[in-house]
Amino acid sequence: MAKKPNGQVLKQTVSIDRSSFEPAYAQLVNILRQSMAAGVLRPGDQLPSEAQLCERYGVSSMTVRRAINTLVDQGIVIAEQGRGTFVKPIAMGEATFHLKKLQELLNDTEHTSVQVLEARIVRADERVARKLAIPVGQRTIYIRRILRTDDLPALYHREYLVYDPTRPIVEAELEVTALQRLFSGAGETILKHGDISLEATLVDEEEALLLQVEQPRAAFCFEHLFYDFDDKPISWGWFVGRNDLLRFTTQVGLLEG
Amino acid sequence: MAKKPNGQVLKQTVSIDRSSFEPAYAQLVNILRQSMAAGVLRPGDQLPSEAQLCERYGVSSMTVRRAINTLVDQGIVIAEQGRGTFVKPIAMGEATFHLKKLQELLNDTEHTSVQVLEARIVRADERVARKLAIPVGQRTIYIRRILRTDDLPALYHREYLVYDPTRPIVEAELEVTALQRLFSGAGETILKHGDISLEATLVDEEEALLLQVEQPRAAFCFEHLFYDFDDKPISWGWFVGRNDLLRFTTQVGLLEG
DNA sequence: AAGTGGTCTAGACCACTAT
DNA sequence: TAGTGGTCTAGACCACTTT
Repeated sequence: MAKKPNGQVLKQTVSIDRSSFEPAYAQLVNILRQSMAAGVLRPGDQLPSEAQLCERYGVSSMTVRRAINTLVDQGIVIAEQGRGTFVKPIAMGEATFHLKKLQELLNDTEHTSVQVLEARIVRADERVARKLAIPVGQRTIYIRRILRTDDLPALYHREYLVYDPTRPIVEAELEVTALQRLFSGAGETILKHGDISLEATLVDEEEALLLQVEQPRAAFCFEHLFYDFDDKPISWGWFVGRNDLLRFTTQVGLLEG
Repeated sequence: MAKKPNGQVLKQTVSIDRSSFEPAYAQLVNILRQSMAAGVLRPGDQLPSEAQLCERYGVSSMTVRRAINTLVDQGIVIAEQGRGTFVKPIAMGEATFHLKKLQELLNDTEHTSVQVLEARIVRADERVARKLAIPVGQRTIYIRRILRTDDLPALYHREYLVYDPTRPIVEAELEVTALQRLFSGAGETILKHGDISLEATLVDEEEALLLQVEQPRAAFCFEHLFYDFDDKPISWGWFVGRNDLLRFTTQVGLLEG
């Protein structure tokens, strides 16, 4: 495509294909994204107004608005009422790291296996009792699991579950698929919400042994606390992951479209 | 509010306030979220159809659709064409960690200060040259910064910038606000996109000294690589953060509304 | 006053799924 | 065939900002 000195000309050569399977609003999103990726629209520049976009691409205002809203949600433009819509500069602070990659690891049953090392009923000590909001000495289910990828131990998981004789979660939680369900959510109707935190820790002796690493060694540690629909904690646990097998990557700004 | 045995009755008692400052679609989002948080709608349940929602709340289909789309974007329901819209079970794999908290730390000028420890022109060694896609021996700007919160060293930053005499980024990058701009994006019009990765590492001797911690010690390490609009790398660097002053937390599932 | 984004309508038509 | 979600229109009205 010829790139004329005037950026407007470039944009006018692109139009919306009404016979495409791609909806009009999605096509408009891509057109605008590509204008930004190509440098036609630079950070700080004002986008054409909604009325201009309506006329130029022959779509209604609602369609334009949906496209603009999508860009706003994606964090690459900012709309200010009464002023206009502007391209945002990239900001490292908007980077997000997704646990989904960990989920994909778990679902790759070809290379990944889960082994339950231990599962028994233990009395809650002070620390467990505080986390699960139960009295000290109350029975809990303690489970230790190890997750291997290609027979290399990658994740070590310990979990305390509130023991409820009326709810037969014991058997379900001992299945090797329980971890997968925790991540993917398939079939879990007991849990309402959860808090998850991520920190960097040193592996202790036990963790070093199980993960087959030498001390001292840094590792990721995810702590999780899940609640039921009465907002009562029912599961507290943490994952320790080898830092060489676990790395989080993300991107900010405009990816190539 | 009286909670009748029939969940439908409960929902009908809530309606949309047309005089409110909150838009109708946002009110509908909250109504549906609260139905799920209260357990009226459980994971796996089907939401009322769009036509039913239109009639029950007296809004048009576009307004209902916007509300449903919002819930889909939030990841708490799933819409399947021809079948219906269903409440999703919570999934740990959908957890996301945001760097925004780090940005807020930087913007809190009351308690946070940035000091440039060193800034000089260095020749690229093999490692730097590979990352920045420049010849070995080419000039780069090397900057070391330390970020303190309440006078405690929290973040140690090292960065290599491609040296370009025609672009006076030198002075700009040496300002104490440069780090803030990197995170918030204010005024940065040179950068198009960036890759960021997060890992857990052990602090080395230099880092331990500057962060005032004892070895061995675990820390977060963010590596960043930013590109300009020609997709050429222009900034490579990494942050090492004290794990006790830096922790990422997030939530999955339904938060209280 | 003019221009901008923000919300909303009352339908229409289409694609898909279930029966 | 009936019911579901998905897209789209051609306006209207409002709130806000700038001139």
